[in-house]
Amino acid sequence: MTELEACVIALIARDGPCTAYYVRMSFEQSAASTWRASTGSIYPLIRRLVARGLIRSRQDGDDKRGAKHLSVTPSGHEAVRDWLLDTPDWIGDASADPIRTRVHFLMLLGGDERARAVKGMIETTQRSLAAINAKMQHLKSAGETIEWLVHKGARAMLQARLDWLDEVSAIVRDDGAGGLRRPAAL
Amino acid sequence: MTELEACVIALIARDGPCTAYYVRMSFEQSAASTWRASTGSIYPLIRRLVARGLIRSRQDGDDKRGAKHLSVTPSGHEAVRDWLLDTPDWIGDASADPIRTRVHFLMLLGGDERARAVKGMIETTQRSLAAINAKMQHLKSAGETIEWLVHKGARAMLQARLDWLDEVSAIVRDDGAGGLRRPAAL
DNA sequence: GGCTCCATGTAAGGAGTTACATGATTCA
DNA sequence: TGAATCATGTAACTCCTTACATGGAGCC
Repeated sequence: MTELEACVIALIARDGPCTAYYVRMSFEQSAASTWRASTGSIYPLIRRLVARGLIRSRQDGDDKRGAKHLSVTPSGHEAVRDWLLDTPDWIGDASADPIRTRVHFLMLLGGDERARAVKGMIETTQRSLAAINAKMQHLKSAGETIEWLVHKGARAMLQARLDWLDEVSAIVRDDGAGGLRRPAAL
Repeated sequence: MTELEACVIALIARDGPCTAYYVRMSFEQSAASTWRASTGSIYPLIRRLVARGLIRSRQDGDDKRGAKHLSVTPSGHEAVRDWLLDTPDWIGDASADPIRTRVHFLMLLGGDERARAVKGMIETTQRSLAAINAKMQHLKSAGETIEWLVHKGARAMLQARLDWLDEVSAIVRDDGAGGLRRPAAL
């Protein structure tokens, strides 16, 4: 089971019976999730989950739009439970970070451009931080404790990156005019 | 251009001329990169980059294994420069974190299991942290300043997650025996 | 009547994964 | 001589993305 599949079942279990449209919108609105959950991925995914007996799809007779209400089967509930309780090593690893990736190669730039690049990274991180702060304020006043907590986690990691970027800035500045260094390994 | 493509060109620019095998191994050894860079992805990718004129592939006549040495063309260098200097908003966003994803749904578990799940998350994060610390020690003594710095960034974010998980632990414990709560949105 | 939202889907294409397949070199 | 490492590649499969396509419901 992929992360996205597990996440969809869990969402239906939590907010349950709901439409595929609701699932899609939930992912789109969450600052804490990466998935766009585009129509082209969500509908086939739900079909897969129904085929595997993890969720059920009930057509509402009253709704002429053809809305299908999704709910979780007993096997689905068990799958969610397993997903939450199983903590394989890889989920503990540091997540992929496009900014961290770029820092590997900062030395390919000359001194001025290098400083500009780091400045851009700091600014875009600050913008994300501001956005998440606004969202948290909204979640707090709405009493969405868990969502607020999740966003707090995202914020903590952004803040850690921002602090680290300060150090990056200092270190790559000290390195002088920008010679091309070649470490032995990535 | 995808992140992986840009990253491969940048790696060849930094460490280059080198073989596709070297590129693959570099990704595999780096705790800071997510990509497995499997053979099935790296060789087609390099063919693409050659076709686009971003890298060059020179067969070494002496090597009977057919090793091809890759180097970056002027357009390739420019592409790397653009990639490093352009900082679109999305790179500043909080990265996908499978642990943060799971926290959204902790309330689906009963009190005991919930505590067990959080404990697992904390332990797997601690293991990652220990591994990255060992790696940093090695990088420091090898004088790999930049690699060390990158790993320090990864460590800072892991530490932030660990601190946050303590708070998660306290909050979900206080919530009692495990009623299923239904927030309005993910 | 027209705009926005709710709601479902398909089709083409891109990119990555796993597994398979091959062969040279190096070193114990 | 056998195992590990260097080195390249293909094939089948899975999944996600973008773009397209359709239609009802509610509101001004």
